[in-house]
Amino acid sequence: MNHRPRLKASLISRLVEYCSFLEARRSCTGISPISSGEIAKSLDIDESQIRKDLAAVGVRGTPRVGYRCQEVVRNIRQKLGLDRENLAVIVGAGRLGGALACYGGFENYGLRVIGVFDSDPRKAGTSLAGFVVEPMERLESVVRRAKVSTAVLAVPSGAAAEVAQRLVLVGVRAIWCFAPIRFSAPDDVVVRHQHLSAGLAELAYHLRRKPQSG
Amino acid sequence: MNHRPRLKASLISRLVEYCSFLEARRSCTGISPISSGEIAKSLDIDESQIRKDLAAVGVRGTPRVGYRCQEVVRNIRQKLGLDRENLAVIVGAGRLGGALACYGGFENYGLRVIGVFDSDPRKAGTSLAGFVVEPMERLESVVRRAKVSTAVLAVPSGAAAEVAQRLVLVGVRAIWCFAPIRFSAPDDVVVRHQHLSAGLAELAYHLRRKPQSG
DNA sequence: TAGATTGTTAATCGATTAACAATC
DNA sequence: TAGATTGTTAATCGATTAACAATC
Repeated sequence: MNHRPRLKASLISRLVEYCSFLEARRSCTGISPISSGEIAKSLDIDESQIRKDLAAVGVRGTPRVGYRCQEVVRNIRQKLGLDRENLAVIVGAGRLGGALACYGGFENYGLRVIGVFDSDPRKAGTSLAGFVVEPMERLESVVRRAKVSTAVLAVPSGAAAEVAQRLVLVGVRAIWCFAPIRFSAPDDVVVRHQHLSAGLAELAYHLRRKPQSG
Repeated sequence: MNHRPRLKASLISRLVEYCSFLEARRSCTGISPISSGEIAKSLDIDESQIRKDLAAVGVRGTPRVGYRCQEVVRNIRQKLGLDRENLAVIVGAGRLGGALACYGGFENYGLRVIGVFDSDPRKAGTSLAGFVVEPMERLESVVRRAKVSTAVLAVPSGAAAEVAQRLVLVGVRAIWCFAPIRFSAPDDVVVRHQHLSAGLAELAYHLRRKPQSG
C-alpha cells in the first residue's frame, strides 16, 4: 500500500470505462446505487473483476444494495489524478492538431491546453480553434514559463523524435504522440502512443475473408 | 490450423510493429537478414515471443542467420489481409473527419476512402481534403452501390449509434469509431473503438504526483 | 429472518519468459 | 567443426473467473 502500487494500463482503461458509464447513467437514472452485476452486464466485463477494481480504488459497496455511483466516480477520478490541473501544449497545427485543439475531452482529464505550435512560419499568427498558432521557436520559453507538463505531438513522423527531445529537455513529463515513431525518453517521462495503425490492421484482418465465410 | 485460429488483438498489434520496423529498417540497412534478438532489442519485446509470432505467420528463419525481412513483411501483410483492397467512407466532416481524410495510413492497410459524409447541409458540396462532402441522405446508396465494407465514424457521440445502425443495415462490415460511445452490432461486424480517453487518463495518472516524487 | 450482493480467496486460464535440443 | 540462432516445449507469471463465507 505504501509503495505506490502503479496501476496497470488495463486497469486504468477499465476505470475510465466505469467512470464514463456511471456519469452517463446518472443523467438518466439518477443517483440510485448500482450493483457490480449491473455494471458487468452493461460493459460486458466480469462481475468479480468489477468488485476487485472498485476495491482497488478504495470504494466499499453494501451487500444487497450495491455501490454508490457518486462515490465510485469520485474515488476513481481521485485515484487517477483526474482532478489535478495540468497544462498542455499541442505541437503541430495541421488537421490533426486542429482536431485535437477542438477536442473537448482534455478538461475531463484535468488537462488545459494553453498553446498550439507549428514549424510552418506561414501558420504562425493564424488562428486555430480559438488559439493563435505560435512558432516553434517559442516552444521552450512557453513550456518553461507556464510549467507545462504535457505535450500532444501531432507533427509528421520525421519531426516527432526531435520535438520530443526538445520537450523533454525543457521539462515536459508526459507526451501523447500520434506519430507512429519510437523515440527514447527518460524513465520519468510517460510517452503514450496513440497507435492508429493497430486499429486499422484489426479492421483489415477481419475483412480478409469474403462476407459469408465469416 | 484448419479452423481459422483467430489472431488475438495483441498479436496483431505486435505484427504491425514488426512490419513497420522492418520496412523502416530496409530503407537504411537494406535487405540483410535480421535475428529475433535484434528485433527484440529494438522493439523491447521478448526474443522468444518474436520467434513464436513469426512462426505463427508461417515464416521460417535460418539458424545462425536470422529471418529474411522481405519474407517476414510479406507473410505478415498477407496473414493480416493488408493486401486486399477494401473501400471505406468517412462519416463526419468536422475537424477529426478532415484529419482522417488526409491521413495517409489507410492505403497501407488496403483501405481506400471513397467518400466523406456530413449531416450539416451547409457542408454538403464543400471540398475537404480532396473530397466533395456528401449529404447523409446519400450514405446508403453510395455504400450499397460501391460495396463499401468499412466506415470511419467521426461524428459526435450523440449521433454515433444511429449512424452505426444505418451503416450496419446497409452492409458495412467494419466500423472504426472515434466517439466514446458503445453501441450494439451483429457479431459479423467488427467495431473498433479508438479510445482517446484511455490514453489521456494514463497521462493524467502519471502526472498525479509532483515531479521529484516520481 | 431470508436472500441478494459484497469482499476476498482459490482455481483456472492464457500469455509471457526461460530453456535447450536441433540446425545451419 | 564450433558456435550462434532457430523452433518448440516446459516453467513461470499474471490476469481472469469461479466460488463462497460474510453481511446488510
